Amino acid sequence: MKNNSSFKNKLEESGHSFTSQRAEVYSILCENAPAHLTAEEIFIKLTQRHLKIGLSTVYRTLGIFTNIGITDKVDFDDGMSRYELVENFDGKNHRHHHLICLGCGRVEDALDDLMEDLENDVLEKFSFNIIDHSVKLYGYCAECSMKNKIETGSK
Amino acid sequence: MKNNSSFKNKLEESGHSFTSQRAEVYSILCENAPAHLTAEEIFIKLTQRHLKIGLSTVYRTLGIFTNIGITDKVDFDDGMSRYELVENFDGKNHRHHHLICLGCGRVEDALDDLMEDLENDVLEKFSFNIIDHSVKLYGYCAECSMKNKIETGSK
DNA sequence: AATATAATGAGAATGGTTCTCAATTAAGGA
DNA sequence: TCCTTAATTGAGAACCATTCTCATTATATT
Ligand SMILES: [Mn+2]
Ligand SMILES: [Mn+2]
Ligand SMILES: [Zn+2]
Ligand SMILES: [Zn+2]
Repeated sequence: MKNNSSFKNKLEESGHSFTSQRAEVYSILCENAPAHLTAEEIFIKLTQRHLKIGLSTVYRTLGIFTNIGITDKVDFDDGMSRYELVENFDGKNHRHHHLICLGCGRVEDALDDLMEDLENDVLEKFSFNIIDHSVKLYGYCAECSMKNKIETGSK
Repeated sequence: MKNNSSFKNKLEESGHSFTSQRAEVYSILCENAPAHLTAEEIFIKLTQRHLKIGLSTVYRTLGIFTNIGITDKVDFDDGMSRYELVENFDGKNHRHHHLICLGCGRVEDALDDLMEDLENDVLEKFSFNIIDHSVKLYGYCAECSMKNKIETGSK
């Protein structure tokens, strides 16, 4: 549990009660960070811990967490939404990027933004004011790139 | 119909037959470019044109189009996939970005990539070889930014 | 034209997510 | 602490975009 009292505060500030179910879901997220968990995966981890929380409650809780900025909902094109804790680093208000390997399916977080050029360009050309973004980079991780080279016998 | 023969070629090169249904779906996409259409929207436009094409066929066709690089499948978080023609501009092999307005919901295409800094950084730090990306920029369009200013009375 | 292969379409099935509603629990005041 | 009220929970039903099934039809090849 990273910072349970700020978690509780965020709930209460936004007009939600602090319940054992919400605390348990939060604790699963903390223990598994920086994993990207589905509602079902969280539900299973709770069950393994002999905590009887309904799947609807897991979904509802993750919805609330996402609304009040405790979690981010991410989508890696595999048919289900995934959730991860929002990092509360300094002035960071943009979501981090995701490197999605087309070989092994693994997903890595990339914490450097480096979107300034693009954002300035968009503001100039479209007068579009960017609030946040979702950046997914598809390619091959170091390990899969290596395998590809060996298999194709490229120089 | 932008370039019907290259469309036919792409189908045949990839081992698919050229059928009237596929030609019709392609033609709807061309006529509505650069819109981002759902399978259902395409189906409705076909029906309005008195073309009896099954919804399953529309889905299957869009799946094939996306596999062979005729269309891109995009997701604007509204519960359904959308499809748009791939621009066959010169050496462009990365998908374009999307500006999604949180006010009015409109989506604009941003054709400048400007992802070089980020891609170089990712290659250096992770040895991750980027093949393609998906970039969604959320914010307020010129019109909605204006409205927001007036409503909030900000300087 | 005949044959083999692929495509089509109507409807059923799928599956992640949301909804319903009766039972339970939390919150705040007395 | 007890009471009242409003919020939360959970089991299962409902939802709904998409995929699947399979008999029929169209296309490609000989
Ligand atoms: Mn992440
Ligand atoms: Mn687009
Ligand atoms: Zn990999
Ligand atoms: Zn707008």
